[in-house]
Amino acid sequence: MPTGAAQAQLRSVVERIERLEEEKAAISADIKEVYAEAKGNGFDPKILRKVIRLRKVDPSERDEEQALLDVYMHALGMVPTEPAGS
Amino acid sequence: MPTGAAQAQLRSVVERIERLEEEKAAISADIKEVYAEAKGNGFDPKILRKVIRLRKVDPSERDEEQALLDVYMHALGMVPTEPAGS
Amino acid sequence: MPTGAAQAQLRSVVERIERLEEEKAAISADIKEVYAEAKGNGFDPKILRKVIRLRKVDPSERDEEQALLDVYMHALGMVPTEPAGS
Amino acid sequence: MPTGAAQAQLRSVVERIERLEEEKAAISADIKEVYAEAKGNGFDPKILRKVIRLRKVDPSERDEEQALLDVYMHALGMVPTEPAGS
DNA sequence: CACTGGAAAATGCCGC
DNA sequence: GCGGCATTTTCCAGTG
Repeated sequence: MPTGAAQAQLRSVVERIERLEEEKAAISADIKEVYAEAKGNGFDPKILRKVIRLRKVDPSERDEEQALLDVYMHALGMVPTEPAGS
Repeated sequence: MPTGAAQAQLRSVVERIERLEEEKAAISADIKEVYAEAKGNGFDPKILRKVIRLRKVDPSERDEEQALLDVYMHALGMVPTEPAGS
Repeated sequence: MPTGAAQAQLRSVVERIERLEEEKAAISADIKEVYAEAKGNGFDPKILRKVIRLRKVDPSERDEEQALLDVYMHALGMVPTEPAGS
Repeated sequence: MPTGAAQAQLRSVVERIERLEEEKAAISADIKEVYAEAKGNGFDPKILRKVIRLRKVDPSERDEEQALLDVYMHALGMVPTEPAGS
C-alpha cells in the first residue's frame, strides 16, 4: 500500500475523531451550564445528579434487579420456594 | 415562590439534561465507531489515542513536562528513551 | 536543598510506591483466584461480583437513600410544605 | 448436592473476597498517602505517576511504542518532541 | 481472535 | 489553594 494513502487515511481518522470530541465537549459544557443555572435557581446539583442517575438505572433494573435479588436472598439463605412478584 | 413553578422548572432541567446526555452518548458511540474502523484499516487504536491526546496539549507544555520527566528519570538512573535517530 | 537529598527522597518515594503496588497486585491476584475457585465449584463469577457490589452499597444507602427519596418525591410534585434543609 | 453445603461455600467465598478487598483498599490508601507526602515535598504527582508507569514496561516495548508513535506523528506533521539535549 | 463489559487509574471540579 | 469526590477514560479479562 502506498504510504501516502495510509497517511491521508490517518489524517482523516484523526480529524474525524477530533471533530467528534469537540462536539462532545460542547455538549458536556452545555450540561454543566444547565447544572449551574439550576443551582442558581436553588436546586442542589449533587442531588440533581442523583435523581437523574436514578431515572437512568430504574428501567434497566426492572428485569435485572429482580434476578439479582433472588441471588442475594440465596446468599442469605432466604430462599422462598417461589418469588412473590409475578 | 409558587411550588408549581419550582416543579415545572425542575422537570425542565431534568429533561434538558437527559436530552443532552443522550446526544453525548450518541457522539461517544460515533467516536468508538471511528476507532473501530481505523483499527480495521490497520491502525493501532492505543497509539491513535496517544497521538490525539498529545495534539491536545500545546507543545510548550509538552516540552515542559518532558523536561521534568527527564529530570526524574535521571535521578532514578533511567535512560531517557533513546531518541529514534532523527 | 542539596540535589543529592532530593534524589534520595525521590528514590525512596518511588520504591515505596512500587512496593505497595506489588502488594496490591498480589491481593488482586488472590481475589482472582478465589473467583476462579468459586467458578470451579459452580458459582457464576459475574453474579458473585454483583452480589458483593450490592453488599457494599447497601449500608451507605441506608441514610442517604432516604434523603434521596424525598427529593425524588419532590421531583414528582409531592412537596410537603417545608423543605427539610436546615 | 445438599443446598446447605453450597450455601456455606458461598458465604465463605463472599467473606474471603470481602476481606481481601478490604486489605486492597487499605493498600490503595497507603499509596495515596505516599503520593500526597511526596507532593508536600515538592514532587509533581502527575510526573511521578508517569515515571512509575514507565518503569513498569520493559524498555524494548517502550521503544517499540515510541517508534510507532513517531511514525504517526510524522504522518500528521507533528515534530516528535525535541529531545532535551542529552 | 475480536468484542463487550467491568475494574482501575487519571483527570477535573467543587467545596472548605 | 488544597484535599476529596465524581466523572471520565483506559486497560484487561472473560466470552462468543
